[in-house]
Amino acid sequence: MPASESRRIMLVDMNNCFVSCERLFGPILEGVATVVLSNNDGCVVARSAEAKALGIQMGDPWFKLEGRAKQWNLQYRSSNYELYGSLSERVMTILARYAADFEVYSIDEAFLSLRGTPAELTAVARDIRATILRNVGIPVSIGIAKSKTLAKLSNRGSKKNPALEGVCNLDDYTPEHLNRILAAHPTTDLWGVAGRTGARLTALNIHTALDLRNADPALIRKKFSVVLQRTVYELRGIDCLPLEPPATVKEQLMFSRSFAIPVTTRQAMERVLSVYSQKAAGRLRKQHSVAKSMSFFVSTSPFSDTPYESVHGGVSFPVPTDDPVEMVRAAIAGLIPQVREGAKYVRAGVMLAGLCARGAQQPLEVFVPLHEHKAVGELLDRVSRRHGAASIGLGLAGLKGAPIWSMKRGHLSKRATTHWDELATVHAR
DNA sequence: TCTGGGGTCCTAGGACCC
DNA sequence: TCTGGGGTCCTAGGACCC
Repeated sequence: MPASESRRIMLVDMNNCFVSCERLFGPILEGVATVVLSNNDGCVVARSAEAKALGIQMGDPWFKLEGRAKQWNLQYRSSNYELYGSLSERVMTILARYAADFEVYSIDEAFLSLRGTPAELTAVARDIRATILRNVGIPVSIGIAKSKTLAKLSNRGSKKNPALEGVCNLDDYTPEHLNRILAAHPTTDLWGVAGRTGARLTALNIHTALDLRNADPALIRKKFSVVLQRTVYELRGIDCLPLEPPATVKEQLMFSRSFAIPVTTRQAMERVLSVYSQKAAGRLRKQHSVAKSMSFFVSTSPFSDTPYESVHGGVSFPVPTDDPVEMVRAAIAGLIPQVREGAKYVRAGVMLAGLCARGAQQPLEVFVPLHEHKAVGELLDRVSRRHGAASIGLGLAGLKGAPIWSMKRGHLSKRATTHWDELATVHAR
């Protein structure tokens, strides 16, 4: 075994993920400036290279761009998470073949841990890239380095420098060259360092990734946290962040949405809370968990001229539960009295916390609330699986037809990989 | 008129216990 | 009215990520 063979972290990232997915089934978008919008068609969450070249930023509100879309020949799509999730799974399945030690980090990124010489690892990366492009049709970029933090930075390089053709291996650079690379990045380009930390670092005369790498780890820990101290070590090539095993179940869970139009009455808000609580409870049952506590909020727009208003509430359940009846009741009782009639609420959310496996601790029968026996949740799940999500719901959520405040998705593509009736059609000439 | 949603980790501080 | 120290657990809030 050559002495230069060692373990490296590889970060594989789907390029402009959501746009690439849209292009796969909408070839008309190929080569055209394209953005994908967040829920509610609110703001930009993915941009093609052409859209980036137009100066469109991540998070730009759509209403500010819409007027220029025609002039720019800018195409846009509502987000279609079912499609993206399905394509992501295909990519991850391929990646899993290359490394036993493998972490799906997000819908469009995965870390792999591999051994080999620099040349071998670069060759593997090229093979991964070609295979995913051929078998799924999505372009990916790959960064290789000694730690996750450096692999992230390396991945950035693979995107910024076209000559690298999508693969950047930091082992290909001399220490002097690596220093120049680190010096060229402000600290906020690093994974785990955002604006607030960046500003505090600047005050300590730490401006670039190189400055941070050379900073005293003990001082960084004292002034910031163990998290940033780890970043310092990671920049030095000391791998501090292990690859995480696949997530079993979530530790907390949220359902929250902005409304297409503001909700201004308590009566309408009751229906919102009822629907949202049932959605959250449904997700909880799907992962076979129960929740110890629940919290909820409604809020007005932080961008409006009128003062921002928000109302929060929460309960702890006497016995951890997944019962939608109990949750709907708790949310309505906890929040509706505080809701101000006439205020323009634009958003609401329900959070479930302290999740644990259902049945992990069987409560004494005497403490189980009465309706727990009725298994209402399971019944709701069964009916909606069979007849569609809108077919059943508790109380005010049971009305057929979407309420006017529900989410806006004006430019949704088809769910071409997961629904028979939305398959792509190929026209022969 | 119109600005996303869903997570994780860490820390500080309070409650409570012996 | 005085009155210890150390530990754990929980929660809220901050910061960050995609």
